[in-house]
Amino acid sequence: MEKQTVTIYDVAREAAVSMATVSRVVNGNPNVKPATRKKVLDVIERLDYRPNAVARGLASKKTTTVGVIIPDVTNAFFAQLALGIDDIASMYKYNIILANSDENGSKELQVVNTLLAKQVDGIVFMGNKIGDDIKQEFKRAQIPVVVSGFMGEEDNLPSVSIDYVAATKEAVTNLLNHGNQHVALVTGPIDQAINGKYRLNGYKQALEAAGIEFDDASVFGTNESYDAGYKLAEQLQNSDISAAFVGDDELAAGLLNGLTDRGVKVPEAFEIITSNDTKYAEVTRPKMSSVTQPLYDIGAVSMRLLTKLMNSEEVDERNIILPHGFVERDSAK
Amino acid sequence: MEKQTVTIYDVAREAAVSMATVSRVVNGNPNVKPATRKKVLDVIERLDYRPNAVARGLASKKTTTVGVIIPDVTNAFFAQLALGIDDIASMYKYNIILANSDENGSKELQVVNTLLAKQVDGIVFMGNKIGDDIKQEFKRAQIPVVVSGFMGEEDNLPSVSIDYVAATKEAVTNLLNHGNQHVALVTGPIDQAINGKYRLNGYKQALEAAGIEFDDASVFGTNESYDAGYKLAEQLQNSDISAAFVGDDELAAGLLNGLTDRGVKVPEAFEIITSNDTKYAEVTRPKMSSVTQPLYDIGAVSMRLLTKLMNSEEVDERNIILPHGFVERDSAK
DNA sequence: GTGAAAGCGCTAACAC
DNA sequence: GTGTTAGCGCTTTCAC
Repeated sequence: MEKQTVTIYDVAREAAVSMATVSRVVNGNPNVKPATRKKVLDVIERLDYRPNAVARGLASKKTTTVGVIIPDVTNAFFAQLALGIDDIASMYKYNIILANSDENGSKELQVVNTLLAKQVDGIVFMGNKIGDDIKQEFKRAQIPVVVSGFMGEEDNLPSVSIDYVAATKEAVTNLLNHGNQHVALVTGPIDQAINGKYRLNGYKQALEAAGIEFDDASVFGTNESYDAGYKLAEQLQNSDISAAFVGDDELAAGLLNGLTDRGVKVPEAFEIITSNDTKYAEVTRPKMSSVTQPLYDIGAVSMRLLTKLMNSEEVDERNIILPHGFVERDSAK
Repeated sequence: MEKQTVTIYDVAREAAVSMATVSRVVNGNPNVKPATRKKVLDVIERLDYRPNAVARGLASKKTTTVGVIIPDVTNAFFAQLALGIDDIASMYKYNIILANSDENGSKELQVVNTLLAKQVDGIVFMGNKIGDDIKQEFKRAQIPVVVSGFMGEEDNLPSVSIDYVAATKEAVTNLLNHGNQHVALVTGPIDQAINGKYRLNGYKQALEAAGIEFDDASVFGTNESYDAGYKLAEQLQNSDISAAFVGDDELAAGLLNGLTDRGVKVPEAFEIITSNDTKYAEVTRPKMSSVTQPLYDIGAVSMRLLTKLMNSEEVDERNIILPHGFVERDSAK
């Protein structure tokens, strides 16, 4: 049994028209007489013809495929972004090549390269510290890239995110207002801009506004996992810190449970505010107060922005900040 | 500034060899004299030539891309599978086109079609009830498909999963042994084979072995969400049911919290065993006892199986069952 | 409104 | 070992 692919040529022959005409009807080009169109459509139906997207991609230099570089699919934060991206992508008839980067520079570079080799029409990038080598590739490839879920850097790739500085400042101020003299900033790796730059900035601004001196020892860069949070509990228990703003929900859940298991009452003896309002914030007991981010929307807007860029449309704002909010629950007073 | 793509032809000219030779060195074909190879490699380096995967795909009829159809990226169960799939895929130099299906038949069909149009070399399918229309497409396309995370059906597509019948039977037996006379089966939609067929079967087998009559009213098919579980709590509280085996961790977390919030003590007054041992099982208080599944491995093995199939290698077992286990935590006695 | 023909960038016989 | 030459299946000028 041979795989007998029906090509555009077969359709043309059967319909007694040229390939060009078939191509026109397949692509919805209006310059076809209705009668001809119908004739072609009938043959397509009869032969069950399906256009080959690869051939089309080669001829047109457009693949209607975009690359999505994600640090970790299993992280609820990124998964939520990915959902928004995917929805809008399919709305605009794009497919997504999903590539896990492990937030690892060399893997990222490799992934970018294979994405470019596959001739994607654009890329949605999740992650900070976009290496120079990667920027180089982006430039060379001349395709649009939008950074999703992270604030744009000075080099100014288009981006969509919330204002992490402001969000952090508000949350920390909140904690400070509850009378906590020592508030920790607990995040993922501090060498990532979102942590070491934006969140740290917001944190410092809050302290300054409250007239409290910044102490390096109150900043904890972790590997952003449940276990890291759980382990951190001991360290915090044995310090004068009585509250923490945490950059990731799993991390916060770990910290919360670690504290609770060690007999530290939350929020009475220790307050926690987390960042992403994913399901984890509702599952823990007490439920966690959290900054809220329109995660799905960030993904969706990122993809929408990318479609405009791919289409060479005007965009008035390349660095989009979506509004954040706050839900008060039971992990803070 | 024009995007000046360097082609294999440019390399050939500069290196004073034929395209064929360039193609050979690019593809690691041994039939090239080392000196020639070096010469070509130098030119490739100098020109910074990058093969165009689309053109290659058209010429070779292989895209080194596989489609992955996933019901919901934001579900920890599927995300974990996806991680295993992606890791093995990149190990074997395949890229992944990730497509969300929402576990919705018509979306699935559409997604399968665009995947096939893109000439993927194979497909990993997550989901039950593979519609006849979809099976039709798979057959027609003549590409390998493996079902991941769900047990193969009689129609017998290759698959990788645990034995859901046995796992369910064990968990329910466990609950029965604790003296519960009325044990509920709480799952996602019952019209999905994994629920209505395998889990239900295991459930019935456990009841039968214990000499307890099956009661339809103890089976709850839900939409498999945290909220669905939370809402179900009321219903269960007002019944004679005192334990539940739950098919999804978020669902179980919802049920657990719903019960707790209504003053029902777990596990004293109500026992819960969940299914996937994702982070949710550890985050809740009490922590949840759970069937354990090697999720990452299921994904990884699925992809590995697919590579063999795509490579027309012999496979001795098309329906692979991976071992499951059980972790005892605090939601069951 | 439609067709002819030249590619798109590469692989894969086949010949030498 | 290396080169020649057809394609792969489609889009896209450019004529008519």
